[in-house]
Amino acid sequence: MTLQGLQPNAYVAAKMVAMYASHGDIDSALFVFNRIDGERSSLLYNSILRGCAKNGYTEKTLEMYYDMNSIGLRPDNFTFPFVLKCCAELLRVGIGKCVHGQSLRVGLECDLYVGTSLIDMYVKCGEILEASKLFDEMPVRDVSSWNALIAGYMKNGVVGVAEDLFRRMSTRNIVSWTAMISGYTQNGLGDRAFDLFEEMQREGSEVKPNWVTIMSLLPACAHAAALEQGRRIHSYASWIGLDSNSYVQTALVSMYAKCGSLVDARSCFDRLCVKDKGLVAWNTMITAYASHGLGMEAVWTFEDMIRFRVQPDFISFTGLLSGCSHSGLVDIGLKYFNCMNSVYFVEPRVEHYACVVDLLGRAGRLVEAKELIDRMPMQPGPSIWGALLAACRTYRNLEIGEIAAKQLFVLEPENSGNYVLLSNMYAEVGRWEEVDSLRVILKDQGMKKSPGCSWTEINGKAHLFHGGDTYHPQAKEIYMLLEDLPKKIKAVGYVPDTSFVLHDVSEEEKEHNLTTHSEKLAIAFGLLNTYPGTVLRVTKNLRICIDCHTATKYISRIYDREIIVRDVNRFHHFKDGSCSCGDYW
DNA sequence: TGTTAACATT
Repeated sequence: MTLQGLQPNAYVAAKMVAMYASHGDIDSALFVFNRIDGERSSLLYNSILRGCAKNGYTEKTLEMYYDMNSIGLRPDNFTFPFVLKCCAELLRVGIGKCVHGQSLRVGLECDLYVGTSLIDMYVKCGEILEASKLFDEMPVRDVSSWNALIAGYMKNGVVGVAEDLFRRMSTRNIVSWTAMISGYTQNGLGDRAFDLFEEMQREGSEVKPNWVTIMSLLPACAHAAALEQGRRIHSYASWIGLDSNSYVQTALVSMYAKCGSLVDARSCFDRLCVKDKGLVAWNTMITAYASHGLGMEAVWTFEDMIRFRVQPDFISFTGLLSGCSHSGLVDIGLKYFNCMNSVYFVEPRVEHYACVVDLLGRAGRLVEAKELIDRMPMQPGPSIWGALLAACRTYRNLEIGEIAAKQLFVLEPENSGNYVLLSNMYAEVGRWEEVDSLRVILKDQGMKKSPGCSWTEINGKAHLFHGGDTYHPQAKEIYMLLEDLPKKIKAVGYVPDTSFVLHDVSEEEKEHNLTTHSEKLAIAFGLLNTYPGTVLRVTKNLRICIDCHTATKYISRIYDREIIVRDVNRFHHFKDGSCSCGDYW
């Protein structure tokens, strides 16, 4: 239907605006709205506000709200929730407070919907105290009001108060449970999220988990690298009929990739039908390959995405370029970087420069990397200098390394890792005075290396290890295995690399330090507790150290095991004495 | 003649 020349009467116009707005066709709704002659009712404004607010036209919503006020129309109980939602989305608490004032003037502050929307607005703008005060003063509350406040406390990290509210509420619906579960996940309390999920199912009431509930649990699986747990959630999701939910399937791709199973990630990706394979799904798959060091697969996936006519964004390029850098695909990475703007219309951001610095740095092209930094159109941040410093450490280039380190000391003085790196570099060339002065800085500022820890999941239960700890019930067996290990792997060519140990101790002691690194403890535990041939999956909170990397290659050979280690940056697949990263990470 | 709460990709 063409709208040209149409001069609708008020009633027809209102119908049309409502129809277009409810279908998300805001441009047509606005077109009709703007052509209306004569008076516009609150109803009409409410329809258009609803459409704008629901479809992401947040600024427009506020604009229409001003319009409405300027022509003397009174906003009503339907108006405020739409407007407040937009204030929350834009984090414009100042405007939100004006709207709040307006609602007081028209005597609607006691309205249930307005009150709940106000709570939500304050919560999302970080003013939890204001939200809590409103909640206490509300004459009528419903389950949504409680839910808004609970989510608010969770978002602000006040888990205890959220729990208290949750236990005190008389009726809980699925949103209440999901708010708690996702709150736990967001606050790094994955275990409690799973416990609550189970409790919810035990209650066996009419509360049924939905796709949002599943989406709140999957990041907890991914974070803990809990593959078994993730599979359980996946089959549960299938059971409740979510196989065709593209959001859930995409989140599953990400979860499987982060839990180390690319095969499962890919099969979830392949199950998505063409129309559901949106930007997010493609980005997730590209990033998955990149983090596993499969640079060529990342490139192919990117090319598939282009063939399917999906427009890439800056995340696609972050994935693509980091994939190239993790695999040493220097020329391919540079090719994409150089044409991302001209061919794909994506402006390079600082994270893309960081990838390319990393790309050049890992290939030992340090001078080029430094030149690129000098030519950057934006301020180089810690990610840029950090990539350069790490490359200088690998290629033992003290001259450029000092430049990078000095920048980092200014940009992130609290990050002890930078001092340690530079100190290691000085130590290597015997410049002990500099080593000492850096050590003094570290001590004076009370900085500690964040303690390394690794964990592995056996039969659905996670086992956590810190370097050198003996708390695990099987510690004795683990240490017995590790005691023998150096001999065994030295026989097939292993040479301990102690150059990353900062402490001023004897070589023998350094070697012992190495044998009790957390990742080795976790691997030993895995070897002891799984059948021969089982794939071991270990997650580490820091980067895997070079000696553990070397040792794990030998372990994979002599024990004939595939070992997948997720470190803070990427995945390493060890098999038959070599690693998927090609020693390039 | 319609309104509120929980949500994934770097």
